[in-house]
Amino acid sequence: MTSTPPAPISDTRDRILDAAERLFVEHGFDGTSMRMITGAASANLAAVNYHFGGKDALVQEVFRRRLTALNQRRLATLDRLEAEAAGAPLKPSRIVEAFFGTALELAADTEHGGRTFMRLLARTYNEPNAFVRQFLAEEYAEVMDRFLGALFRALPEVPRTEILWRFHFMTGAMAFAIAGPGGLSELFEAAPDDGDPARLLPRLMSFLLGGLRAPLPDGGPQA
Amino acid sequence: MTSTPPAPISDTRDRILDAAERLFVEHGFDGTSMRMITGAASANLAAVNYHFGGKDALVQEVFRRRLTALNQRRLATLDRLEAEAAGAPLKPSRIVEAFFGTALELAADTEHGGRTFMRLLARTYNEPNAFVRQFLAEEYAEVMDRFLGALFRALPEVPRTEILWRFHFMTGAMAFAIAGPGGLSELFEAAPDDGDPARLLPRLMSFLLGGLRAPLPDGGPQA
DNA sequence: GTATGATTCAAACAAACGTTTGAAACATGC
DNA sequence: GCATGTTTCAAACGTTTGTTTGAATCATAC
Repeated sequence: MTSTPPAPISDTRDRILDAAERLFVEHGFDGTSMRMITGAASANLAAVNYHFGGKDALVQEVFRRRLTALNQRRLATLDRLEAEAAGAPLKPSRIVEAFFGTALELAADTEHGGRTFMRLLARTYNEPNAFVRQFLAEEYAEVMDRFLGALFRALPEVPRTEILWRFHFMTGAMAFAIAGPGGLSELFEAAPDDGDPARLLPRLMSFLLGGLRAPLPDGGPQA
Repeated sequence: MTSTPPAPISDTRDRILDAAERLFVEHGFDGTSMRMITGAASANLAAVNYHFGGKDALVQEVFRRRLTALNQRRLATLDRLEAEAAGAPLKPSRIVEAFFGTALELAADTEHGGRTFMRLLARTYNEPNAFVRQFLAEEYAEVMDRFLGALFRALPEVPRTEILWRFHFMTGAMAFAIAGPGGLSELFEAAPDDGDPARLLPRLMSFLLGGLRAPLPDGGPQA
């Protein structure tokens, strides 16, 4: 690990991934052609098929290279919290922060494309494309289990169904906030510090926790 | 309701709209071809161009025919609330209910395609497609002005920027909840009453209000 | 019945799509 | 020098895309 670049064998691969990431945010998967990607990456049209095997595989790799790291960071944070708690149940706010805060940190990184990727990821949550959803589901499975389990233990008096729903709501709020400027936020008159993802974290966090702690709805027509 | 068909002048138009609506939810705009649409609608391929002028115009019409009605219902509800209040500021919960409750009502209608449409609309909030966003922005402009203005008056002590953000968050939570099953919710182990939009309303509403009422975040690095 | 306008239809259009091909260019080890 | 394996390249592949065309069919009114 002393000298990093013994093997910049071919950066074509990375140029393609970066270009694809950016174009996918702008035009969607189906709206982005291989010619657009290879053109923006200054690569030959056949390069995508050579390096990745095809368009679908490229899409997966665009997610995999960043999503795996993000989810590992989330799990590591949760591990640390649980170790510190030494068996005691965690504070819900800590769990929420570990999950959503980590994502927002990545979204705040404008230097290395983290922001671009998180916008793509947020939009993809609602992507109809079947194989993308399948891939995301697998990629998220372990993280979901861990964090939901932690929330269940942290809020033993709250029905699990309600926790599931509220986690769902929280995810939506975050996704929408991150997809943010460029999304439907054009509807809202631009806030003064609109594009600043740093200020987003405390704002989103207090909203999420407020929602999570809200009184449970009436059972309605009790089943 | 004795005899339904006094004027089926041409139902091809409506069959196309219904088919397009359903297919757009399933495959997205770019992922849905005219041949898929006309095929599902049992219409000729040229019918879309004849009745609407083109694919883009069809997309707009799919939204227009239902979105206009939805937003008028929202405005009417707000009008009624403000008339009843007779000048006094409205309760924030009422405003939120008027906006999001109306949407959820439509999403609960599985008979006339309201649910399908709301899933489409929710997904489209994050649609990259430029002209669709432009169209939505225009369609929402008045409603946004009215509801945000009402919230500003209802919460005069809260900075408008915060209200804007929280409205943003609320919209995301709702959109995600409605796009719901079939979205990334595959990640969550299915809740017992997952697909039931009727129970969604109280759940979402208490979450939204909890988030709206949450204590404001610290000013952070005060600007 | 016949004329008029609206709607449907099969067929074709050029353009763009993802993918494949086989040769050229490159690097690396001997 | 040659040999080997990797990467790039221009060109073409067969499909599918949205749209257009001109004739056929339908409905309605006179």
